[in-house]
Amino acid sequence: MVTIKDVAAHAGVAFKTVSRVVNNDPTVKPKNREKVLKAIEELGYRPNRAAQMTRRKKSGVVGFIADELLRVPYTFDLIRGAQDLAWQHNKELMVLNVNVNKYSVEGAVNHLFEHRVEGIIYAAMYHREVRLPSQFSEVPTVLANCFDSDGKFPSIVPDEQEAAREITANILSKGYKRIAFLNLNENIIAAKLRKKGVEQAFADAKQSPDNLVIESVIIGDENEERSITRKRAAELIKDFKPDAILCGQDPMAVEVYFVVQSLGLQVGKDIGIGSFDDWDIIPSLLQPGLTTMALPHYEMGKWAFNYLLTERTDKTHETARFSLVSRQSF
Amino acid sequence: MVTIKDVAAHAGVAFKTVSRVVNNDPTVKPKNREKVLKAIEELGYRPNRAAQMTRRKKSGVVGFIADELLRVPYTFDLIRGAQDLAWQHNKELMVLNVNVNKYSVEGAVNHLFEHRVEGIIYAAMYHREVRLPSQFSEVPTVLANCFDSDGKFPSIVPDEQEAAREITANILSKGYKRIAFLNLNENIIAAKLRKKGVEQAFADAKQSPDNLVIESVIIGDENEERSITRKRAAELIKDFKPDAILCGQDPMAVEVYFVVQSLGLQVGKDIGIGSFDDWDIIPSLLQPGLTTMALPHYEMGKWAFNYLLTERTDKTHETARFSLVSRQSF
DNA sequence: ACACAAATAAACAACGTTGTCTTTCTGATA
DNA sequence: TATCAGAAAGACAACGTTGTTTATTTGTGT
Repeated sequence: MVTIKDVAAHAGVAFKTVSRVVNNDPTVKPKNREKVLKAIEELGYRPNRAAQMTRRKKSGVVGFIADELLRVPYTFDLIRGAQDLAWQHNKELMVLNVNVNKYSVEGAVNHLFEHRVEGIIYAAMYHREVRLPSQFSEVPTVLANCFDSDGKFPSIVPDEQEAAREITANILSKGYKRIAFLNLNENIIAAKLRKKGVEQAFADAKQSPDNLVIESVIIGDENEERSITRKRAAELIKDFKPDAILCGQDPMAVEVYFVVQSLGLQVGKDIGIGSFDDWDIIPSLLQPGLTTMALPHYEMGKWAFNYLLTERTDKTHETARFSLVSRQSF
Repeated sequence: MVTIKDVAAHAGVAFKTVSRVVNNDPTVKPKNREKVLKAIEELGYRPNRAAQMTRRKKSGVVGFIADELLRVPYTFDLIRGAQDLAWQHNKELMVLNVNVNKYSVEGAVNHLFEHRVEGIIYAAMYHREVRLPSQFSEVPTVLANCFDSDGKFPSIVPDEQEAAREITANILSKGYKRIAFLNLNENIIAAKLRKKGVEQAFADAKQSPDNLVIESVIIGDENEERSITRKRAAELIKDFKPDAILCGQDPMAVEVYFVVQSLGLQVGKDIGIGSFDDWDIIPSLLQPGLTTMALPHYEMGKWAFNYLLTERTDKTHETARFSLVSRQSF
C-alpha cells in the first residue's frame, strides 16, 4: 500500500508536508498543497487508519452491543440511529451481536476494549432490566431500551405508559367507548406500564372502568400463544362486546384481524383496532392499515450515541416517546 | 491505557517477553510466562489492536457493504452469516450500509480502504444485477445476492429456478393438480427464473400446462399492489378454481389467506398455499403456518466470507439452495 | 570445572502516522 | 542591501506493537 512517504517522494516534499495537507493544516503554501494533492490523486493514497489511531491515541470507535437484538426487525433501528450519528461525526460504530448461546457479553467487551472504544452503547431487544459485568465501568456506557437496577448507567427507554395513554385517549376521542386491551404478559415491564397508561387515559376521559377489560396473554409456546390470542379475542368480542381492541403488539393484531373477519365484522367499521410496535411491514400489510404506536428505536439509538458524543457524565434516565402512526384501523 | 511496557515493568521482564506471552510464543520459560500472565491480570492489560495492525501490516478486517439492505428483515441473515464466520476466524467484519439517498458506495469503499480491508462482500437487498465502481478491483470482492454483468466478480445468488421447481413439485406430489402462481413482477430476475422452475416442475410431473396459471403482480404503489393482489386472487379462485396457490413472497400470502378466509374456505384443506422467503414471523404467524421456501441468505453470507478467507481467485458464480420450511398450508 | 550448543531473553529497528522542535525560506522594513 | 520576524518546511521522536538480531542464561557431556 502507498504511504505518506511515497506521496512525499512523488511530490518532492517532506513527508510531514503530506501529513499537513491530509490534515488540512493551513501552513502549507498553495503551490505545495497542489503538488501533494496531485501526487495523492495519482498514487491513490489513502491514510492508514490503524497508524493514525496508534499515533493519535484516539480510536474514534464507539462500541454497540446488541443483546439478543436483530431477531425482531424494527430493533435494527436502534443501530441505524446510532450509525447515522456516528457517520455524521466521522466515528466508527462497532456493532457486536451477543446472545446466550454463542457470543458472550464479556467476550464482546474485551473485543471492544482491544479496539480502545471511547464508549459503549448496550442495547436490548425488548425493554427490560439488565445486569452488566463490572468491566463496563471502565468506559462511558449508555443503555438503550434497557436499564440497570442500580441506576449506575445512563439509560433511555420507551415511554410505555405515555404511549398507552396516548393511543387509548385517541381511541376514546374517536367515540369508541368499550375497549378490550389484550396486553402482553404482565411480568414484562412494557406491559405493566402500558396497563397504567390505558387506565390513566380512561380516568382522564372520565370513562367508567366498566368499559375497560385488560387481559394479558401468557407468553410461552409461540403456537399455543397464538391460538390463545385468537380464542380470547373471539370470546371477548362475544361476551364483553368491545367496540375497540387494543393489542400489545402488531403480530397479535394480525390474529385479531383474522378473528374479526371470521366473525363477519369489519375492522375500522364494526370494530376499531389499535396496537404497539409498527412491526416491519405488518401494519401496512393488513387491510385496513393498522394504526399503531411506533417504538422510538431510531431516536433511542441517536440519543444514546449523542450522549456519548457530548461526554456527559450525569446518570440521567431518559424516556423516548412513541409516535402514533395513523392508518385506518380505528 | 496500560501498555506492554507497563506489564513488563510490573513483571520485571523485557517488554518483548510480554509480547511473546501474548502471542503464545513457546520460547518463554514457564516461570516467566506465569509472572507475565499475573501482571497482565493485575493491570488489566489488553493488546492494542491498532498498534498490532500497523506493525503487522495486516488489518484482519473484511468489509461488508449492504446495498439498500436491512429494509427487509431476513436480509440481515446475509450479515449474520458473514459475521459468524468472521468471529470464528478472529476477523473483524466492518458493515457499512449504503443507499441512494444518504451513503454512497464510493464513500463506503474509501472508508473501507482506509481500514485496509483484506476483502469486500457486496450484498444487495434483492437478487439483481449490479454495476460496481472500478475501485473494487483493488481488493478481493465477492458479490452476495447479486451479480455483475461482466462476470468480473465471483458471486453467489439464490437458486430461484430450483426453488420454484422444488416447491411446485412438492405441491404436485401432495395431489394438488391446478395451481395458480402469483409471481412477482417479471422484470425482476427472481420472477423470471421462478417461472421457469414452476413450468419445469409441471413438465417433470407430466402435468398439463392447462392446470397452471402464472400471473405477475406489478410492483408500483404498495397499497395499490395489495388491493390488486387481493382482487386477482379472488378472481382466480372464482374463475380458474385452483386447488393450490403459490405466492411470490410471504406478504402476498397474507393477502391470499385473507381472501381465502373471506370466501369461507380453509387454507390447507380447501386450498393449498405455498410461498417464498420465510419472511420474519409472517409464515408462523398465519394459521395454519405457511409453507415457504426460505431464502438462503445466511448460507450466502457464509459462502461469501469463506470465499475471501480461502483466498480463491476464480471467478465462480455460485447458486445457493433455498430450503423448504414445511408448515401446514399445503 | 569447562566448553559448547541450545534455549531463552534482551536490544533494537520497524510499521505509518502525528506532535514538537529546528531550520530554512520569504518578504517587509530600515 | 542588510536585518529580522513570521511563515513554511523539514528533521526527529513518539505511539504500542512485532520481527530480527544479538546477548545471555541454562543444561549437557567430558
